[in-house]
Amino acid sequence: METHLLRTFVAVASSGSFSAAAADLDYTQSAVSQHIAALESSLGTALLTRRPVAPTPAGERLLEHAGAILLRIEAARADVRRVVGEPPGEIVFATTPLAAATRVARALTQLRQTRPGLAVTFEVARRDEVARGVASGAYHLGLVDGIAAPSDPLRLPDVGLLRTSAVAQEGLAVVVPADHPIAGRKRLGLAALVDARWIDAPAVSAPLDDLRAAVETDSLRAALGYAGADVRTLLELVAAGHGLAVLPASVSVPAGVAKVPVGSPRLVHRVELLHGQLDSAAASALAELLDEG
Amino acid sequence: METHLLRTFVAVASSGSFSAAAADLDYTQSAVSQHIAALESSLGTALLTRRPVAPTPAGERLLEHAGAILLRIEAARADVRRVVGEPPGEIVFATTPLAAATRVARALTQLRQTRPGLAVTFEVARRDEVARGVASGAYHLGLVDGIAAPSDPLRLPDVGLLRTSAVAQEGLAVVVPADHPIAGRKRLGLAALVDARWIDAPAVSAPLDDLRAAVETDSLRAALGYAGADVRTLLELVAAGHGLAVLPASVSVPAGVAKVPVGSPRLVHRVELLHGQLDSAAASALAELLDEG
DNA sequence: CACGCCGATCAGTATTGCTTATCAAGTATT
DNA sequence: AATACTTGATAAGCAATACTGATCGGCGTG
Repeated sequence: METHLLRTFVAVASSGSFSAAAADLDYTQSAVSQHIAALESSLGTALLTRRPVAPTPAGERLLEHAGAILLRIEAARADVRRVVGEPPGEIVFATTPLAAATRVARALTQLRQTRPGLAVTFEVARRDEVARGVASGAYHLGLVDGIAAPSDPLRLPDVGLLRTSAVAQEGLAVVVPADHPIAGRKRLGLAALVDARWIDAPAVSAPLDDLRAAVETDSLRAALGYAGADVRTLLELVAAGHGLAVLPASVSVPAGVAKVPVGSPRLVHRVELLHGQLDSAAASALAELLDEG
Repeated sequence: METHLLRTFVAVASSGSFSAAAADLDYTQSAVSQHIAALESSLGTALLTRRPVAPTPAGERLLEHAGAILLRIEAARADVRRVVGEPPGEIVFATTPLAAATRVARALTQLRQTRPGLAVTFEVARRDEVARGVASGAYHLGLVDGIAAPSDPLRLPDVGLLRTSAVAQEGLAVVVPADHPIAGRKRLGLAALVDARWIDAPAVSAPLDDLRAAVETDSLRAALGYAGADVRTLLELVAAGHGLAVLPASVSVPAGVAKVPVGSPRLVHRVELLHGQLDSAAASALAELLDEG
């Protein structure tokens, strides 16, 4: 299974068309057709149906692996480049929405004082995008947040050989409308809320799936999905009674919303710093500042 | 980076010789030389020193990725085969030493009753070998044991897309010579034993590294390493005063050795069942039996 | 010191991989 | 319903490549 075959396979599968994939990859349609034929004969099975073009069951399985393999190859390239290449003149890093905020701001002002000339840019992206970007060398550093047991690492998409270090950790809180029966409680167990209506906001809060795994029940029902990344919006949805959400305990909530710390299960909201090999003194410096901040 | 280049790169790096790698892979020495040259020019850096042949720093980095990439490709092949191929007439599974024992025996007798004709073989191997074997399709099922926090999965070598399920879980105990000061204690914290002498027996007990991570200290010193897989031998080493070891709480200990349950940190010894796509009814049946047992 | 072993390099050949051209089948248009 | 267009498969030809075999130079070893 040569990598260029895999590459065209994912291109075809994701575009749903041989010709489109050919255009993407700067091949002729004929070449793409031959690539797929080669893959299929090498594996001894059909991977795609034609008209319409869609993965067969075997193709689905391969697809799951193919992306990861290609990503890992990118990561390897990037890793080697880091050992060899010139240290970059600019630092680019990425964070998930909840990981950024004050910590980043503080680190950046410190960095500005110690290294006034340095160019820094940062982007906000989803968790897996941050991990992928750092692995492939697109970002020098990444900051991701998520929910896990106190002494365990976050579960990141399998991306290979990233170094991580915990940067901050705090408890969780359930946010509820101010007039909700549990609004005044000092502390509560998530298990008591399995029958509540939840807002699934994976970009901002904990993905509901993570919570389900932690509570060991299947019964957390999402009443509403929110794909955005803005905490204020989420809190307004909560205030309006669309459902409950879990956030880090330190979020400040507006009037109309109450915050109740989660006592059990023992879970924390953790921010982790991601990097490959650190390539430049500047990147290490920033990493250190983020680590302390 | 084509996969055959990576393949010869790891072959050369692991054999320390271009010619030997060529013989391994059924190439001429010339071809191997050209492969390495191609890789190096594609990455723009030397990957190996010659005479002696050894990885450069960049080569080391690549090597770490290359093995994982090739393994993942094998895993992809195996996964596709499972969707397509004939269900196997024989089941082969692997377990780590501590995962096997009674659970396996019980499941096998049950299986014998329900499916008398079925051929089953199993092997005992190290944790990473089991994981690799299951991923690459060499084994249909795997049983691995290890130490983790109560609700968290074992940390397995990155092998891609294996399904796991917890099969059994129990507390830990420190085994000490019967005349050791703590021998009578009902329960103890590992932190109290950071200065003790330990036996590092990764095949049988928890690898010392895992414990260090859990206790969050660097100070667990190994007085002796034991690479074998036999629990009895390990217990005799303990009895003879060569050091302490951590084992699952249920191990039965001979005279001369005392067993003290570990109270903190909260850790468990867990056995997990590993499989890819289950390919045959027989394999699923065995998986189910192991899962219950 | 000389021999042997190892890796690099060169030239030749066989294979592979890509393109162009053509075809068959399905889809959209009128 | 008939026609034109789009899409993927296939065949033939050509160019790039990947491998082999032979040779050379250098380093370590007896």
